Amino acid sequence: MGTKQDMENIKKQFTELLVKKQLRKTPERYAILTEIYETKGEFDVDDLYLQMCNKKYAISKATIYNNIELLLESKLLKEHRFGPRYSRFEKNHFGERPSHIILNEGEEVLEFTDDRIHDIKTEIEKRFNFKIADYSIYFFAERSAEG
Amino acid sequence: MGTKQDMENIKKQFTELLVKKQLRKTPERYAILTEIYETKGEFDVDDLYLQMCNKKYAISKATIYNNIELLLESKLLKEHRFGPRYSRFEKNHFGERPSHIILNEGEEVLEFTDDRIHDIKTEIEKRFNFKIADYSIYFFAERSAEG
DNA sequence: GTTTGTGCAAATGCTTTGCAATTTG
DNA sequence: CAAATTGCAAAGCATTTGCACAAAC
Repeated sequence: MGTKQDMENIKKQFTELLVKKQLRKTPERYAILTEIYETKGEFDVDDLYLQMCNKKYAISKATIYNNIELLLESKLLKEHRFGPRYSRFEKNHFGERPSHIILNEGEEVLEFTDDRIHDIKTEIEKRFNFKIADYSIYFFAERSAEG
Repeated sequence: MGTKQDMENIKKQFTELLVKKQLRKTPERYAILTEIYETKGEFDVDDLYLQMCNKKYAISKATIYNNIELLLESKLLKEHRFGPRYSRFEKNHFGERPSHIILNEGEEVLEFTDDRIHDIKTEIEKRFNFKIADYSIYFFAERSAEG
C-alpha cells in the first residue's frame, strides 16, 4: 500500500472513469487526486487547499469542491460526517475498510478493522436483497478515567 | 415502548438533568422534548419547527437550536450525519440501538439491530481502554437489480 | 429582583453557483 | 473552434450569535 505502483493504478482507475463519463483529463483533477492520496488520515477541503498552496500548486477551492462529487462517485474518496458541521474526507483504503473511533468530539480519530463488520454487511445484503456500496462505522469514545 | 408511562420517565430524566445543571424548566424545553418523542423516525430542525407550528405551539428555530446541544448531551436525542449537509435527528431508542441502512442517498432509511455490534463495542472498550458513549453505524445501499 | 431563556434579525462559515476567461479534445 | 473546466466573487443556506424583552426562580 502507498507505493508508486499503487498510485499509478489509482490514476488509471480515475482516468477510466473520466473516459467513461466523457469528462476532461485536467491537471487540476490529477493534482487533487494525488494530494488526497499523499495525505494520511482525514482532512477537510481547507486542509487540502492549503496543502496544495504550500506545494506551490495553486488551485482554487471552487475546483476542489467541483471535483469532490466525482471523486466520491468513483469511490476514490470517502466522506466523513462526525463532529463538525462540515465534511471531512479520506482516501479509499483499498481492501481494508477501517471503522473509526472518534475521541473527545473528534479531537483524535483512530481506525480499526473487524471482520464481523464484513459479516454483517454480507448478511444484510442477503436478508434485504440490497447491494451495500459502502458503510460508515463510528464509535464515539472518551478516554477512561486514568487517561 | 412509547407509552404514556415512558414519556413520564423521559421527562423525569430530563428534569433531573436540568436540576443537576441548574438550568430552568421552561415550557419550550418540555415542548421540544415531547415533540421529539412523538416523532417516528428521523427528522431535521425544520421538520420539528413546522410540526410544532402546525400543532399551534409557536416556538422559534433559535430555541430549538439552543436546546439541541443539551438534548444530545442528555442522550435523549441522537444526531445523524449522512447524505445531506445538515443534521438529522432521532429520539433515543432505549435499550436497542439500531444501526441504519441508508437507501438511495437517504431517500429511505431502515433500521436493524445486530448483537455483534455490541460485542465489538465491548471489545474496543477493553482493547483500547476507552468508554464508548455512543456509536453510529450506517450501511449505504442500493436496491438490487430487480427492485 | 436577579439571572437565565426566548426569539428576532443579523452574522457566520461551509458549500454552491453564475459567469468570463481558459483549456481540452 | 466547440464544449467543458477553472476560478473568482457573489449567493445560498443551515447554524450560531447579539441583544432586548420575557419568564423562571
